[in-house]
Amino acid sequence: MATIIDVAKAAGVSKSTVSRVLTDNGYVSESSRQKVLAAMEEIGYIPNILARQFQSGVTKTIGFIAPSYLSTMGKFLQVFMETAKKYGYFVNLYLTSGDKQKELEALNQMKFKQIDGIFILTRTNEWEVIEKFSQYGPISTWNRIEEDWIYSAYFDHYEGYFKALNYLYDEGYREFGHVLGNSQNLNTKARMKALKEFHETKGIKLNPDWLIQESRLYDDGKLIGEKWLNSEQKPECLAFYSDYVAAQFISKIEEEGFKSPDDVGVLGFDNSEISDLMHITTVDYSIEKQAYNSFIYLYNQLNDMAIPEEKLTTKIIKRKTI
Amino acid sequence: MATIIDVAKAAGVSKSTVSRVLTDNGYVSESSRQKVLAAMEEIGYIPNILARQFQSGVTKTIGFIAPSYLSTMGKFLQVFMETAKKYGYFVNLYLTSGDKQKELEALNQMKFKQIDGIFILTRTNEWEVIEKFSQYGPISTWNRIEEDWIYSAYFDHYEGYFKALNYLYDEGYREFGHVLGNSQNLNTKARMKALKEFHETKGIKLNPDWLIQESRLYDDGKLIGEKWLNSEQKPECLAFYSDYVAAQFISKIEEEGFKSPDDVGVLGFDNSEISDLMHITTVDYSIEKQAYNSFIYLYNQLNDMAIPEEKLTTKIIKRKTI
DNA sequence: CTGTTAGCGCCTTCAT
DNA sequence: ATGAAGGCGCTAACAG
Repeated sequence: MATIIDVAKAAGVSKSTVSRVLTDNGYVSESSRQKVLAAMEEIGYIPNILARQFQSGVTKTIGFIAPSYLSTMGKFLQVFMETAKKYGYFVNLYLTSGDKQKELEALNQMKFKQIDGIFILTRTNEWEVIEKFSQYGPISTWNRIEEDWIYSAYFDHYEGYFKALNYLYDEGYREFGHVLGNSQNLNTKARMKALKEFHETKGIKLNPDWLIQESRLYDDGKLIGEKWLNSEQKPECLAFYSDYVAAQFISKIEEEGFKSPDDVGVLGFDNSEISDLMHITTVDYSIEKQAYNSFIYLYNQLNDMAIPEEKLTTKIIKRKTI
Repeated sequence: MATIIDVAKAAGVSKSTVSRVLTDNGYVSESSRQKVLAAMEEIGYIPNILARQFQSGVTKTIGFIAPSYLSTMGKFLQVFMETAKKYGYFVNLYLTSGDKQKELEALNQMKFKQIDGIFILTRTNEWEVIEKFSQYGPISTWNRIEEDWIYSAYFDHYEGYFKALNYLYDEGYREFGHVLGNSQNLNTKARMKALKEFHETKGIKLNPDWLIQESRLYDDGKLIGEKWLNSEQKPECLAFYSDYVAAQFISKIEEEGFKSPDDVGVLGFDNSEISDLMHITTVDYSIEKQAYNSFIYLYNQLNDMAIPEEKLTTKIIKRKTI
């Protein structure tokens, strides 16, 4: 493998000059530059990234932690990776299966300087545990959280959910069921606030039996489907916090011969691929932009930059389950 | 950041001794070892992976190339990554969006020693192009191919497809449609052979109009749905080479009020999550084991090992579309 | 503008 | 069994 020394010899200059043209740093005469460039071309020189990383102490890679490969994640990951590449970063994916230990191992990679920063799609450990790692590099997440040492791609779930419920109201629904995420999650709290105000404003009473706070079980949607099937008082419609859970719900009730929207209206959330495939009416809240922002934040931290973030928006995607 | 020198000082030995206990290589007296271990503990020493990688010229990471997020991929990726971690490897994911240039960039990472080996879920460039990169490290793929410089997680599609078609026959279907993948693909060729023999054996004539060779368009399934909708002579059932394409097909015909299996039987392939969600009858061909094998091959190549691969099996997963 | 030199942290001979 | 020394490829002062 050719090194800068080989290039230097071939070009008849010193290795520092070669390094200078490589990094575009410091003064190099045009003639030297040309000689070096020609020599690199001729020899087929390829810089050793390992040496560079070692020398600079920086890996130019970001860790991306997620519990598993969810369909929701596809779009997010794709944009995140594209943005990263555009700014010269690699992305390391860590699938934790919701295993705290695995998540910790991933976080440890930053301590070991294997990655420069971390993005957490959905955390598994408590924030207090994760916080310890922020001393080793920047962390950002998709969940909105209170802590200020961590960044969150902020989306106003309060406004989004309020809008969504009004849409359901306008479509004629009056008996609502709500399926929310983890109650500790700030997004969940914002949605909770929105739905309470919505029910008050419209003068519709809230059925506590159908105000579901999810844990983060894999097949929550199926469980909710069962609950619905066994329920005496079925709500007219259900608003989910995730397309994926909504899809599982529909899948479950279909097994027993029920259908949406005939038997129950279903509103998803994410506008992920699965919602398209299964014709689920859903809410688009610009996941792409959130992914972009999530990376940009990390990038800004790592490089002392201040690249502006994108403004997020919300949109109802009308399909067949409402 | 503490280095081995700091540890050496604290332990009152030389850095070579520290290195020896670190690598478990060479002779170290038990007393020295204990002193070193204690010193590392006390100082909170963390080995610098970057330095190690640089020194050894090896990154202990494998590139995983895929065109985009596919639901099929979830399970495969998860097992691949778990196996990798078990053997001390990291995995770098590259999503190419079916863009040849992007795939090349990923391949180039191996040239730049950024990764030690590469796995390609589904290639975008021609094999001849990809072949050039095998000089930089081992490559394996999910597609079976003829070239011997590349490994493929082998699954006998001939046998699997034959079995699947017989199942459809036993269920009473007589008019078949076949949706196959890229015709250059050896798996496709194997399936082609199987279906020809099947039709001959059973004395059923093959409708050339419903022998579909796919290119690799994103929404092929929807296109096939349209074709089916506009078709005069609709086949009784359709056997797909992928759950995902089958899902798109069903999604499309449902938009026009048709249903499976009432209007057309649908057999998927992969037993991926989407087939579960949409109740698609499908063929399981142990994707997990293929993922395991794919990594093990790379590992064996990289480390001159001969860890045995897992034997693959096939199974019909009966759900609702047949 | 360019060359010399000194590391970055670790592993690995080579003596002893 | 241990220490000294050299080197992996590159960057970044520091002198000219």
